Amino acid sequence: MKTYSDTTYAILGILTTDCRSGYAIKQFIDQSLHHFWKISYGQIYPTLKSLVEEGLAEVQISSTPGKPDKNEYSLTSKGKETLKNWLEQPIKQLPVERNEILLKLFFSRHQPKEKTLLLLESYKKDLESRFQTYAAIEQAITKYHDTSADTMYWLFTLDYGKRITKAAVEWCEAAFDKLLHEGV
Amino acid sequence: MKTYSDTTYAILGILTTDCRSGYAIKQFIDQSLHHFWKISYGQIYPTLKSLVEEGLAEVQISSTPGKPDKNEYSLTSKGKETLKNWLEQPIKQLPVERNEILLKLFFSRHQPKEKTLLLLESYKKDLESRFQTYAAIEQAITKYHDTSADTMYWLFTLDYGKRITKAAVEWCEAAFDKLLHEGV
DNA sequence: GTTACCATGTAACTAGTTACATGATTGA
DNA sequence: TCAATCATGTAACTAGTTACATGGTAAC
Repeated sequence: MKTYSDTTYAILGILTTDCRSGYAIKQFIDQSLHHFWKISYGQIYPTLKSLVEEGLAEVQISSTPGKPDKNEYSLTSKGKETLKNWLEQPIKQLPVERNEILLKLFFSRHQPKEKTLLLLESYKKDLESRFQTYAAIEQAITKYHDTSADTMYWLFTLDYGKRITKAAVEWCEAAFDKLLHEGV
Repeated sequence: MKTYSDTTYAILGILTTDCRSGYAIKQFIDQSLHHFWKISYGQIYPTLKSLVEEGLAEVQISSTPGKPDKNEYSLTSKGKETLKNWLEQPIKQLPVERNEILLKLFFSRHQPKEKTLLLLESYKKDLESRFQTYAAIEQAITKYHDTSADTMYWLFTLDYGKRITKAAVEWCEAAFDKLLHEGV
């Protein structure tokens, strides 16, 4: 079976919701996948076009009077098949996430400790504010949505974000202390 | 001050060690930065060329009899300055790491729970083997290197990897349980 | 003579962002 | 009339990988 980029599968997945236009897809991503996936218009529109060429989706122009025309996409059975097939495959390999803070830290012997401490502190602040964002979204979901199956999967992704962020904060603190006390 | 890509700074950083050729840089990355940074030859050689053009490094051809010639690069004072300046800047913004497993999970209501459970299990296995790798490297370092300042920074990056991986494993377990018990 | 390692490099390709261009509708 | 929102799209650019091409040396 032919394989596509993960972004293609993401769009395939979104087309199972009632987001059917490029514009709506972008909104969906910005609202719901924002913490682990981003796509720009510059990629969405060309991808939608290629989905049609590949026979994974069909397009239909919908004109609502008083609103701009839009291209509404919907999955073909081949598209649904492709999505399901991708869902059950284990991931190709654990990604090596490029990490800017680790890269800086790795070479930080070339700068005074105080500067490295400031770097860590600033990073920690960013992480903490990210954690708060996740917690707030989680709150909002559990409050306003019922605990349906759909919601559960959504919450999984937020829980992941929270756990990873928390671990990173703890690492920051540990590294900070070590730097302070080591070799003074 | 002009800015460069993180990969450029990575190479700048490596040139402060005694890795001076493209080949040696690749080896260094594969051995020491491997868990949070990867670069291919296809990027190293062009980057080295541009470092020289930008006045950040100088190149010198070294011929050792009985060995192939190599291009040895060394940082100029401008190069050192650029590296130090980058080191002290806080990171631009927390990266949104694209996460394939979360993407799949987000759309997993479209497949039977058993398949999602298998997916999580396979992911967890990968994470656990990664954790072991980190722990082994950590062991090797603390055993054979003294606890000099250089080593400390290296250990920070490994500690980060271990903490994040551990948190991810725990998330896997929690999600697995939730999936099993929720709405049976 | 063949395998492993040392060493450099490019061309084609994939993925993705940013900036730009266009234009309609709605509401203040 | 002006800003916000809805809506689609492309061109230029950046970053990066993969596959290929080349060739020397060392050890078995």
